[in-house]
Amino acid sequence: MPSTSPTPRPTRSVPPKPSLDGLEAQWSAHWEEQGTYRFDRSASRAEVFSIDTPPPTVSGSLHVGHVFSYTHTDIIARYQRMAGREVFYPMGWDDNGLPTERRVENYFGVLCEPSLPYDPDFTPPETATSERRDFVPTSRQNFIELCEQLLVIDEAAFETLFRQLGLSVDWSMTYSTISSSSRRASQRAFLRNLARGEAYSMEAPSLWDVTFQTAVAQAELEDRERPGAYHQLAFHPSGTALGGPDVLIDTTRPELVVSCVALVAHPSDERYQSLFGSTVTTPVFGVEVPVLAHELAEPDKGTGVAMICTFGDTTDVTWWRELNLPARAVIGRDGRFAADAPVWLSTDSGREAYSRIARKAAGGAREQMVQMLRDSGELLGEIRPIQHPVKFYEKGDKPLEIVTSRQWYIRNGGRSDELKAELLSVGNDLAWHPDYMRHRYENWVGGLNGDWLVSRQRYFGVPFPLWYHLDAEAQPLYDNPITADEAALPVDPQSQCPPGFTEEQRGAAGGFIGDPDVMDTWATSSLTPQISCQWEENPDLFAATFPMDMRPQGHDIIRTWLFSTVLRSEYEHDSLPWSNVALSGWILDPDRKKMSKSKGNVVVPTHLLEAHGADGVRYWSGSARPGTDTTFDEAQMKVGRRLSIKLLNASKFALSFGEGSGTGDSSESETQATQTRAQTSAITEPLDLAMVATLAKLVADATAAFESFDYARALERTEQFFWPFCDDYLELVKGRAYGTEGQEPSAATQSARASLALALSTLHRLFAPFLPFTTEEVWSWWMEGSVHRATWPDAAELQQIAADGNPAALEIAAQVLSELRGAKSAAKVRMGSPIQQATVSDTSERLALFATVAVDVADAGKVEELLTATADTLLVETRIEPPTA
RNA sequence: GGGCGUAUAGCUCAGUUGGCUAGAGCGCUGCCUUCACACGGCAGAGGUCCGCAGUUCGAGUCUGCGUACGCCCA
Repeated sequence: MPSTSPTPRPTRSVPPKPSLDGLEAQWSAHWEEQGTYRFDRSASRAEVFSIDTPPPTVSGSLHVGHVFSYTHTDIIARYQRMAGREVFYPMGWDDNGLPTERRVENYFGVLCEPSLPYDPDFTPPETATSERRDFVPTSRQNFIELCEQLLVIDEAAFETLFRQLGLSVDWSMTYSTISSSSRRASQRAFLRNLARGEAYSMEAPSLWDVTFQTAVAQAELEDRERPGAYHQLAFHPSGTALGGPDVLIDTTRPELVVSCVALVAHPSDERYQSLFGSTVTTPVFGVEVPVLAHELAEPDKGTGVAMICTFGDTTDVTWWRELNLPARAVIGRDGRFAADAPVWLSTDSGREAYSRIARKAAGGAREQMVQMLRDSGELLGEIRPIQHPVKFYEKGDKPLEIVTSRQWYIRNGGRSDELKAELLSVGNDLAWHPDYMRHRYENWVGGLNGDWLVSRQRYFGVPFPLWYHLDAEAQPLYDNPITADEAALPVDPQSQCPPGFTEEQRGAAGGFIGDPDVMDTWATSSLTPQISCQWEENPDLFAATFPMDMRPQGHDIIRTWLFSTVLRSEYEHDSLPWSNVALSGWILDPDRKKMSKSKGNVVVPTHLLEAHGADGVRYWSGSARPGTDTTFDEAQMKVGRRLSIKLLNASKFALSFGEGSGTGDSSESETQATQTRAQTSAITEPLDLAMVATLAKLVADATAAFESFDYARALERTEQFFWPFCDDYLELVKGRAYGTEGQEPSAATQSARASLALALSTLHRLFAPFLPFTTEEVWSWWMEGSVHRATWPDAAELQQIAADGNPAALEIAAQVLSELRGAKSAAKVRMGSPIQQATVSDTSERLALFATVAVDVADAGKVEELLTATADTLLVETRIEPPTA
C-alpha cells in the first residue's frame, strides 16, 4: 500500500461530541482489516525501510519498559512510512533458551531430567511449589512441550499489549526464535562458522552456574557486591627452604586449599623475592606447590601473596594458563566437591581431611575447612569480613564456579587482536543514535578476553547440528564432528541420526552420539536480521530488506545482542547487519532507580493504557529523548491525553467553518491537484500567510529531527506550534472564518478557511506518528484513506504557499492579544466581554507589521476602538468599562 | 582504576554552530462556565542555569579543574 497525498472527502462528518473512548479498538480493527501496515513485497531495496525489531523475551512479564522502547521504534516506523518508504516492520518473540525454561520450571513446578523417558500422559502438578528442590522431574520432550504450551499464552499477552499500543507492525511477518525456520537459520549459520573455522570446541575451564548447571558467557556476567571474609592461612616452606618462616596468604575461599596449585606474588614485590622458585606445602593437605611471580598479583591486597586454585576465579584461569600449572579441579557441575579424594593427595591425613568436605557445596565445605584449619593452627588471627565483587550469571542467584568442560566457541576477537581491530572498525561505520553510545561498543570489544562460549547445557533451545563418532570403547571423538546437511536442517541430534548411520548405532562402540547441548539464546538472536529477512529461504525478500536500515534496542544489550549481530553478519555477509542503531534508555521509578523486577518497582502497562489511552502513554514515551533514561511519569501521560482531546476539539472547531475554497464546487472532474491549488491560492491574508510560514518552518524542523531519529524533538516542536495555534491563531481567525451569515464567503473568509484546512491537514500528519489513534479519528472526519498512509508534509511546498508571509506578524498579533486578555483577567471580566478602547504602542516597524493583522486582533479581543502610538517597546493600554448589571 | 552520560523553576524537561531580558508542561495562586474544548480557558507568582577558574565585546551554551548522581568496562 503506497502512501498518498491527502485527499478530502466529498463531505465532512464531524461528531458533535468527539471522544477518545473506544478509538483503540475501533482503529486497530480497521487497520488490520485494511492491511494498513502490510509490507509490500514487491518494493525494491531503495524503497524499503527495514527494522530489526527486538524480539522481546516473552517469558518475562509485561513491563512499562516494553511500551516505552517499542513506541520509539513505532514512531520512527510511522514517520518513514509517511515519508514514502515501504516499511518492513515485523515482530518477533525471543522464546528459546534459559529464560523460558526458568519460567516454565517456576510456573509448572517441574525440572527437566533428560534421563527420564517421554511420558505422553504427563500432567504438571496442580499447584507449583515455590521450592526448587520439590520440583517434579520430567523428560526432555515433556519439558519442551510445556515450554511450547506456555509460550502460546505469553506471546498472546504481548501481542495484545502491542496492538493496544498501536504498533504499526505487520503481524503477518511475526517470527519466533524457537520456530523451525529460526532453528534452521541458526544451525545453518553455525555450520558455516564451523566450516570457515570461526567456531571450534575445546575442553577448558569456563564459568559455570551451579543452579542451572550450564556454562555461561563473558557477556552474561555481572559483578555483585557480596559480603566475604579474609582468612589468613599459613603455608610451610619445603624443599630447599625447609624450616623457614611460614608464608601467609589471605583468601576469601579457604575451602579451595585442596585445589591449590601454586602461590603467587608480584614480580617486583620486595618482600617475596627470595621465595620465588621455592616450594611450600599447603595447610591441612600438605601438598607441595611452587611460589611464582606474576604481575596480576596485587601487592597491596592482603599479604601480597595469593594462592592459585583451579579454579576460584577468572584470575586463577589466567594464572593457570600463563604459568602452565596443572589443573586440580574438585568442584563438579552440581557445584559440589567431588566424592572421591583427589589423586594428588598423597597422605592418609590429607585424604581423611578431604572426606570431611567431599559432596559438600562451597558454603558447607568452607565451614568444615575453617574448622580443620583452626584445629591444625594454620588459620591465623581473626576472620576479617569484607565486601567484595563476586561474579554472577546475570540471571542466576548463586556465585559462579569455574568448571572444566568441553564447550563450543565462536571467535569474537577476544583472542585475536586482528579480528578485534576489524570489529572495532566495523562498529565505527554504524550510525549510532545517540552518537555517544558507540563508546559502549568500543569499550566492550576492546575489553574482550576470550572467545564467545555459545554452548549451554540446557534443553529448550537450538541444538548443535552435530554428532560425534564413538571409538571402540564407545568414547566420543570430538575432533571430527559429523555435521548435518544444510538441506536437512533443522535437526535434533538427540532424536535424529547423522547421515549414514542408524538409530541402533547411537551410543554403541564405533557408532555415534548426538551433541547434547543447545546454543546460547544470543547465538540465535544474533541472527534476527537473517531470520526476519528470511535469509536463504526467500531470496527476493532478503534482497529487498537486508542489510537492514535500523536496529532499535536498549543500551544495556550492546555487549550482547548488538555486538553478536554485528559479528555474525560480518562472518556471513561481510557487511554490517544494518546502517542505523537507535538506543532507548531505561525507565526509572520516581526515586530515579532503574525499574526492575527484583526491585519490585515494575509498573504493569495494561492499566496505564486503560487510564490514559494508548496515545497518552505513547506521548510520554515519545517525549523521551533517544537514549536518555526517563522517569516513569503518569503526569506526562495525562498531558498526552489532554493533547489528544485538544486535537479532537480543535479539529472539530476548525472543520466547522466549511470548505476552504468556499465555492462548494468540488466537482468530481476536478483533479485533486487543482483542488489543492485552488484552496491554497485562496490563502491571501497576512495573518494566514504568517501562520503558514511558521508552519513551513515547523515542518522543516520536524522532518530534519526525524531524519536523525530524534522523534522527541519533532514532537516537542509540533506541540510548540500547536498550543499557540489553538490559543492564538484559532481565536484570531475565528471571526473571519465564520463570515457573515447568508452571504457568499468573502476573500478574507476563504483565506481563513483554506488556512485552517491546510494547518489542520499538516498538524494531523505531524502528530500521526505519536498519536496514531487520535489522528486517524480526526483525519477520518474529512479525509480519504488512512492518515498513516498519507504523505509526510512538505516544508518547501508550504513555504511556497506562505510566499512572503512574515511569522513576526503572527507573533505580534499573539502578543497584543495576550496583553488584551491580561487586561481582562486583571479587570476580572469574562474573555468575551468588550474592550472599549485599546492603544498599542510599539516601534514604527512593528506597528507597520501590526497594521496588517490589526483587524483580526481587534476582532478576537472585542476591541471597539483600536489606536496605535509609537514607542520603544510594546505596550498595550486598555479602557474596560465594568459590565452594566 | 578506565570510559560515557547527566546536573537549568517545587517536579519532569526544552534551550542545535556563544547573542537570554533563561523557556514549556505539571504543580501552585487568582480569575473566567451559553456560542470547539471544565478530560476546559485566561492570567500570575516562581530560577546564584551544580561549584571554581579560563577564553570572549558577550557563556546556561566553549575549555580546564572539581563535586554529586547514573551507566558501561576492568
